[in-house]
Amino acid sequence: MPKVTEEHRAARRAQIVAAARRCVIEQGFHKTTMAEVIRESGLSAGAVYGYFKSKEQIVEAIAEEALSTVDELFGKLLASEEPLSPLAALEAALNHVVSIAERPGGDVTRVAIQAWSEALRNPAIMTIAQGKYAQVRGRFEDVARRGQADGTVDPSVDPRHIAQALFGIVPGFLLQRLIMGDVAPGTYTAGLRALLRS
Amino acid sequence: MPKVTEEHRAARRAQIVAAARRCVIEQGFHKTTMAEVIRESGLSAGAVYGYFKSKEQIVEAIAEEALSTVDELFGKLLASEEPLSPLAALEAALNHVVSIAERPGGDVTRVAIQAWSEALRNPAIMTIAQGKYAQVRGRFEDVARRGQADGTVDPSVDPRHIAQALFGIVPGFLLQRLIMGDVAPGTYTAGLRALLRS
Amino acid sequence: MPKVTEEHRAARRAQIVAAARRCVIEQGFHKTTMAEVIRESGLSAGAVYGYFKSKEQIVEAIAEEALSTVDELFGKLLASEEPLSPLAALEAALNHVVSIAERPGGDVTRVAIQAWSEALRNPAIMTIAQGKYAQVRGRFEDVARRGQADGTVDPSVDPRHIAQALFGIVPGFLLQRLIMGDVAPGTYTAGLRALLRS
Amino acid sequence: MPKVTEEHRAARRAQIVAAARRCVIEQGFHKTTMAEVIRESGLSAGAVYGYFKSKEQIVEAIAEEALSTVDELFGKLLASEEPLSPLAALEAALNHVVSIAERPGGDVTRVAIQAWSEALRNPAIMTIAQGKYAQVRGRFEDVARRGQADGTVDPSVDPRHIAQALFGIVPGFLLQRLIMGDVAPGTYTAGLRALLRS
DNA sequence: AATGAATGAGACTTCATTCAT
DNA sequence: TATGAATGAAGTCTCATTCAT
Repeated sequence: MPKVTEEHRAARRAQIVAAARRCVIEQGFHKTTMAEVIRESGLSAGAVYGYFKSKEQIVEAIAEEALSTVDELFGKLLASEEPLSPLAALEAALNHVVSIAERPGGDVTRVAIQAWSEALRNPAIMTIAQGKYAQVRGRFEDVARRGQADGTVDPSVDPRHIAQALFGIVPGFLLQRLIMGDVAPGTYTAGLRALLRS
Repeated sequence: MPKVTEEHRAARRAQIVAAARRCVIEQGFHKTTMAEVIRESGLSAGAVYGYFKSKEQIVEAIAEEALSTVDELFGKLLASEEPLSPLAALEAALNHVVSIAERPGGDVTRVAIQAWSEALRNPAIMTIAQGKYAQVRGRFEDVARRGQADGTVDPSVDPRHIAQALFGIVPGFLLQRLIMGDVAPGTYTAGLRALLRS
Repeated sequence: MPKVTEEHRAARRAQIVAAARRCVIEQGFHKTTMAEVIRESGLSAGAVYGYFKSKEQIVEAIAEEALSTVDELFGKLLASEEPLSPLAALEAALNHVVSIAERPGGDVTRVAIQAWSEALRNPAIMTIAQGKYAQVRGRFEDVARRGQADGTVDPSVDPRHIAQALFGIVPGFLLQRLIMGDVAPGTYTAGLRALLRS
Repeated sequence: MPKVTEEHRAARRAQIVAAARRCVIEQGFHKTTMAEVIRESGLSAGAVYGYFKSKEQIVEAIAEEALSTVDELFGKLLASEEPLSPLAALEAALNHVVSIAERPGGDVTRVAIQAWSEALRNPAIMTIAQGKYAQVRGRFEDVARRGQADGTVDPSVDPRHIAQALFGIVPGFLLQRLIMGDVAPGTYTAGLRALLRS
């Protein structure tokens, strides 16, 4: 008995989150009203509040969803057993950004930016962001360590710092993509590589 | 019409902007209420509205202020006539981020993040961001070109792409500084350099 | 969507309009505050704004209501098939003014005066007034034409001008009733008739 | 010494009233702000408040000015010693309405309408209106009496009622002129006369 | 369980008036 | 006496949330 109900609940939640995501992508967390989410979801106010206790919970769900898109990245990357150079991992990450941005359902990277600023005043989102980003950086650290083992990366540098640098390239790409609209993974990494050729 | 007025007006505006900045750093653009800005500024509601037509104008003023901190960077850098390598310019930029973050009056980098997400739905802020970032990237492009002339940077790569990559490293640093709290300019650029050794 | 809703909505609107009318009769459109209308209506602010988008819409509803009292006049008059002389129609109109002024719910003629002055700067109310008054004058024109056919009215005069004159006697009655407080339909028409006896 | 000052004061008051009248004609008493009156008058806030204690006093001055235009009417009429029939007096009154409406400085009849509705809630304006209108009706009463003496007016009717009727024709003309925009003194009185032919 | 009308605290803004200069 | 920046009470309206049906 609970199985059906359980799926039903999950489907309803997804429906609400999808509606809210569409609103947030266009208007941001704060300009999105519950009335809009309710209308967009096709449910009633009471129903929505049956699945989420408050607007804040919906916001957190959306923020988590957006920040969780990084989870998928290394799932794909580490599936192949080939050796993965740091710059290859980075390029994969940038391609991943473009790929999720172009998914149907709306550009989730716009939500990610919102989550960054929201994290500054919402501890729940801050915690989610820290967890997700610690995890991705951990993956990049693995990649860096492998590169150091291979001899392709300077072994004298703390791999955690290499991971910070690698991970830190992604937000700037994402941001320029949304604000300037003129970046692409291939040329971006090319520009980066040009710097390193000394 | 007295002479006082011009300076006085500027001082009052600064007073209001400073009050609003303090509020926005703590609570974000949307959770900051005019009542708080008014109280924090020490003025009356009417006085504040005498200097800014609406809350939105104050928000824009603060966003512009935060986005304009990039202006100071190359002013300093280009003052010295020494050749400036791209990575040196980048390191200067990261140091600049830390320096403005630690200024009295509050960490303006927290406002910059807000400005990013606000730009997505506020055309005025979008325009400011685009203008400022186009300008900084132009400076980084000059640096890249100089490097190419020096032979320290791969001349076959479009300097605009190099500028994108250079500029794009800064937001990730700023973000990690605020969210993870564990990055520093020196180790960050070290991590980056480590990627290049082959 | 329940059946209740439609009637319920109408009843609520009427409740709000009645509350607002009471306020406007005492204080005028502009001195009436939404807080008073809300309190007087017994509803909450949100409820009131659920039925009317703005104070201006409430004002327009009240103005329309007041200007629409003329609608009832000829409904009654023309029901009877007796020939209706212009002066009889006028006397009926004046009696109608007194009758609506004394209705429970407040003297709507006070609202009508407000509507006149409001029409000068509110195009919506101007349009309503023009429509209503054009209609009443049309009725008076019919009466004038009948009189001309009967031979009781000078046939050489444009019936539209006769209608203007007939209709134009009413505002002055209404105004004197409210400002001077010393007019009555019977003596008023007697005074008028005395002029015409030459 | 006081003479110059006295004239100066009067000139200043006139300047303020003229400015306020322009505003009120366009926007009505309540939508006219003191800031607008101040700007339009070319004086400073402090100066304006040196001549009028409050906005309400300015409103009253303008209302009085508008209601006082009736004073001029019988000044002219009674200057000529010719016998003045009631309908001739009326036609003179309607012409007077048109004449003051077309004066430079703005259509004061628009202010008169405002004064009517304002009188309903402002005792000061009510008193002014009652005084002025009692006076005009007194003049019309004189005319009626003369007519009765001449035998041109039915002597069995109370001349006060004749005066009410005569005076009461003017507001409807003024109103139709402003709202419908299609009346003229000549055709209006023609329409009125047509009613009398039996 | 679902509905959606109702709630009411609180947001932003205006504007008549004052008073230090 | 004149100025006009400053005041702050009060106005209109929104919107997250609840609860009777």
